[in-house]
Amino acid sequence: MEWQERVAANGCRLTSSRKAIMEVVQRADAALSPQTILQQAKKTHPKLGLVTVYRTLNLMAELGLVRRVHREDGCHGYVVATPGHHHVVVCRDCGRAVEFSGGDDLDALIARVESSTGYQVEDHLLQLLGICAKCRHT
Amino acid sequence: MEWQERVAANGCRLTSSRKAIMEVVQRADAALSPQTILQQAKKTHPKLGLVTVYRTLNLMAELGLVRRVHREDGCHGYVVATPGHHHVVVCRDCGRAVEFSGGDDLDALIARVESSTGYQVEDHLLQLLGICAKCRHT
DNA sequence: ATCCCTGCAAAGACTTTGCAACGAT
DNA sequence: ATCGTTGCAAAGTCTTTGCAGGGAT
Repeated sequence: MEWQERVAANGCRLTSSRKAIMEVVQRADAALSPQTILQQAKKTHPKLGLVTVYRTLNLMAELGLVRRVHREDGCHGYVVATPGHHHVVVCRDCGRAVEFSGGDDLDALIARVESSTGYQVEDHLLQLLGICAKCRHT
Repeated sequence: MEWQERVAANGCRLTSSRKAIMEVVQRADAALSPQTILQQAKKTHPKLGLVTVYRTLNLMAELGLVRRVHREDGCHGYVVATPGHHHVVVCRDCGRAVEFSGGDDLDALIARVESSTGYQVEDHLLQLLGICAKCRHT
């Protein structure tokens, strides 16, 4: 109920396509591919095209409402962004994703790398892959 | 002088194409794209094709001799793999890459995520982006 | 001589762009 | 009515596959 304000605040319009896409992304707890999002969103908005899914996801990613994650199969996955949490652990079985924060451990690691390599670290790409609790008990 | 043994040990052949490609990857301290590797390797092996570059890099990645890294421009970069070091920090200016080990910090972070999310973490994708010492002083 | 490897061309997967019609404001 | 947005088709990247000839062992 708040992403709509962010979109409007940027001079962008609230269209039914965008609503359908965001509903799917928000309902899912997994990192969905554009293709999957299209299929699900078509149920409520049959005329939707893949192109609009890409354009909407790019827009939402720019606004920080959605996070792009890397998937093993080469395409990207998208999950809603929780403020303050910037990394995800993705289940390789069912695709379910949970966000977590880097915390002190990551800060310490980055500080160590900076002093040992001489690099000034500006950004990081951290993503964990594993099996979620549900899939492990099957 | 040792990757050749690993290749041979796997029943693969030591061809001049592969030598040319590995020479380029080893000489470079940056994460090169397949296209760049092709251009450089063509200097010593003009008949080389992009397809062979991809096939060789995939082979070397499977053998653990080369590491695939993510680049901001969407394509993959390749660097020689240093045993025991599984992550890289890449300079967004010149592409120079340095490997580092996750160490205790990463272990601690993973343990924390496992206990807070219930996931069993099997693999991780960690890559830092920054500016290297040389580029910073320009 | 065997069998892997190479190179070309073609195909495939993911993503972006051009353009006219459409729809939110 | 304006101007962002959509959908289709086409194009653009990056990467893989098919196949016949070539090369390493």
